[in-house]
Amino acid sequence: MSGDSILERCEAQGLRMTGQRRTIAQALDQSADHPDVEALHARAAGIDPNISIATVYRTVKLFEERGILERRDFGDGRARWEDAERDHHDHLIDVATGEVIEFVDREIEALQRRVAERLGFDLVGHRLELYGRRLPRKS
Amino acid sequence: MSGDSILERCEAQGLRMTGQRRTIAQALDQSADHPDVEALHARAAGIDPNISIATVYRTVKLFEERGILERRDFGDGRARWEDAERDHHDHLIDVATGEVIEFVDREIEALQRRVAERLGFDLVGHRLELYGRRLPRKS
DNA sequence: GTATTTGCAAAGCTTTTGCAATAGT
DNA sequence: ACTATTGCAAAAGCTTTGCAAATAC
Repeated sequence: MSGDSILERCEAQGLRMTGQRRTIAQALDQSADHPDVEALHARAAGIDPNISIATVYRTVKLFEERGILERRDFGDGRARWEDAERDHHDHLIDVATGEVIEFVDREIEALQRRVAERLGFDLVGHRLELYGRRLPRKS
Repeated sequence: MSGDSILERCEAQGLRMTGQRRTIAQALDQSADHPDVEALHARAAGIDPNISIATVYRTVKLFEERGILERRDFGDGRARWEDAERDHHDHLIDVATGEVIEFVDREIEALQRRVAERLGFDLVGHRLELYGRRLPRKS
């Protein structure tokens, strides 16, 4: 299941596959970043120019409810979307350029779980964003 | 400086202290949580009912620019505000109730810095939120 | 054939802003 | 007195939604 495309996961879930949903799924499958709805609409419109932005909003919401997409929010007032089946990772945002770098750190993940337990909670999710400034490459 | 009230920090910064700003500062000094603008406006209106919500928006923005307040965003589409001079902490959100618990973990903080450095960045800020479900109290 | 989905435009929500009136220093 | 700030209402930016027309199954 993890290697399936978004399109395949839609079909596996028995979603009614309209042309628009196919187009949006395809645009998402071709995306390796974290597009907002406007960017996703632009990419989808590159495949089928007749697609409406309202449909993109409705579709990402549907895909989120079905666990196909995950909503991200980097604090700039609009939601970003990414494939929920991609390996888990956190984000480092370059404050100078807005560039988003993905990373994973098993140690931080484990610590988060321990902190939650210490507070009497079972960890069901987390959000970690680092904001940094690029260091001069030494040498 | 750390022990100063928000009102005192406003004065120390030479801000023009209007009645409204005093009222909002006072409402903030009396708050130990993370109010959104609507809640803050309600608290300020309890002190001076003539205060407008536009002024609250302008004031929290001003206080943020002056380093007096910090903006938080817990993913529900509106900003929350808290005193920037309070000791640094992260947040754990109870997914069942929305309750927000503050915590600090020196080890996680240190690890974040190391992760950023490994990626070639100087860490200038971070956001960590844990989402959890309360465990049954044993016994 | 029927229920779901789409496109459009209107509306919802939080936040910002233009402008004349008000108030701080 | 002079300039910054306020209140109001209008507008902006992202997102949702009512409804008639179109489409998947």
